[in-house]
Amino acid sequence: MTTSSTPRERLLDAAGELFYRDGVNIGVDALCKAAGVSKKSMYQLFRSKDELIAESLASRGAAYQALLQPGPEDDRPARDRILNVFERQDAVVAGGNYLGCPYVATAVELKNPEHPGSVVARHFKQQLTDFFHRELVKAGADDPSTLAIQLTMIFDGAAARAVVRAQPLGGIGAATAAALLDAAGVHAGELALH
Amino acid sequence: MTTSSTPRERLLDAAGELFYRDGVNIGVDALCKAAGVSKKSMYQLFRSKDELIAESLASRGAAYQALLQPGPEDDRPARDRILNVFERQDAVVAGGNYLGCPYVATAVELKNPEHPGSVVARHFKQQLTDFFHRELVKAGADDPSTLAIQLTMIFDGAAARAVVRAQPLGGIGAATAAALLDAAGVHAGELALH
DNA sequence: CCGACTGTAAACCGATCGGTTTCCGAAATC
DNA sequence: GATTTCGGAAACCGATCGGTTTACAGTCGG
Repeated sequence: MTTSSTPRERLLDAAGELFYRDGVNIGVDALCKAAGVSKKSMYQLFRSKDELIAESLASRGAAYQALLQPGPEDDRPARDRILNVFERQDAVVAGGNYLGCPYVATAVELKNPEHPGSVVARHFKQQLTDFFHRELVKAGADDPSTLAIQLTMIFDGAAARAVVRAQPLGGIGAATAAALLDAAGVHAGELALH
Repeated sequence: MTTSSTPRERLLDAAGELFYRDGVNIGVDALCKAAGVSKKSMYQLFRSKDELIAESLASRGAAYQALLQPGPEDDRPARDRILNVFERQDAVVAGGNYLGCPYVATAVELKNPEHPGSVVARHFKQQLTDFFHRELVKAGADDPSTLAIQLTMIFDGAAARAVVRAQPLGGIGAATAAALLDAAGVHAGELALH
């Protein structure tokens, strides 16, 4: 099915997709079959299934970030850049087959916060919070640290809602984020106060 | 281990605990062993493991509700009753061994929104939103429907954060809910405008 | 042409999966 | 006291689990 170049890439691709679609309990056999890689190769490329879980999560970090966060070429105001994350999330959910934020879903399934996959999830969730924080600082927010955490919570809350309801979000995430930003004084049309 | 009266109750208790602690992929053998019930009995009390998942979730609904939502004997203002949910969540997380909202976690693990367990999860998540909605109507909020959904999202976002970070929440949920309520005009010390 | 290396296919390991079945002791019914 | 019902213990089913091993095909540099 997957036909990238190296066995390692094929494995990481298949793992990223199947661990998300079927959960981390999917078998190594099915995984290797989907990747077109023998189990022997898998186990000399990765120490264990647990390590593959973590590495596949990490390998998707950049793509997932690019999917949700506006790049530096987007020169809209910080507030718009923040709200854009929720609009993108909305679009991903509306695109169908949404099964939650891969990082949160994996952490929830693994149960063990010390599992290498949980560590990676924690790291990449922090990156979203960091993005919010940078933008909030640009916007001159009073308490960017708290606000960044709150925005991340709204993001994950929206993701949870999408999973539980199995329906599009209808802009509720962006609306909630906007309300919170308004309450914090990060208003529309407001430029950073340099 | 569990020593309630009937095999059915023992099964539902053990299932509620083990499905939460270890995930829905825990084996039926381990489940029955923990409940002190034979598999034969289990399979004549429940059609399948999937049905047991759903029924165990549903059987814990009332207790979970009582754990998080203030009862009718609590005559504080609606705003306080709403914020109290987040304070209780905070306490549950701080109590340790928190693995997320059982309904969201189960829905995330099941992947399939038509699974009987997912249907139950959807139903009980709606009950929390309904609680918020009732209180918001009492408080005279302008748009109780939207606000109730937003509060539920904050709740689930806080739960996700607790799982991913594996740390206490430190009041961030209640603070976010309070900010949102303030922004919506549901202020502290404000009584319902009858 | 040879050996070293890479990678797949597949057998194999003990354990466990969801689910069914058999057996048998304890208790309740008549 | 005989019988029926309940329910636990455990064997059993084919399938799959994570992980290891053997065997073999292709592809290099020498």
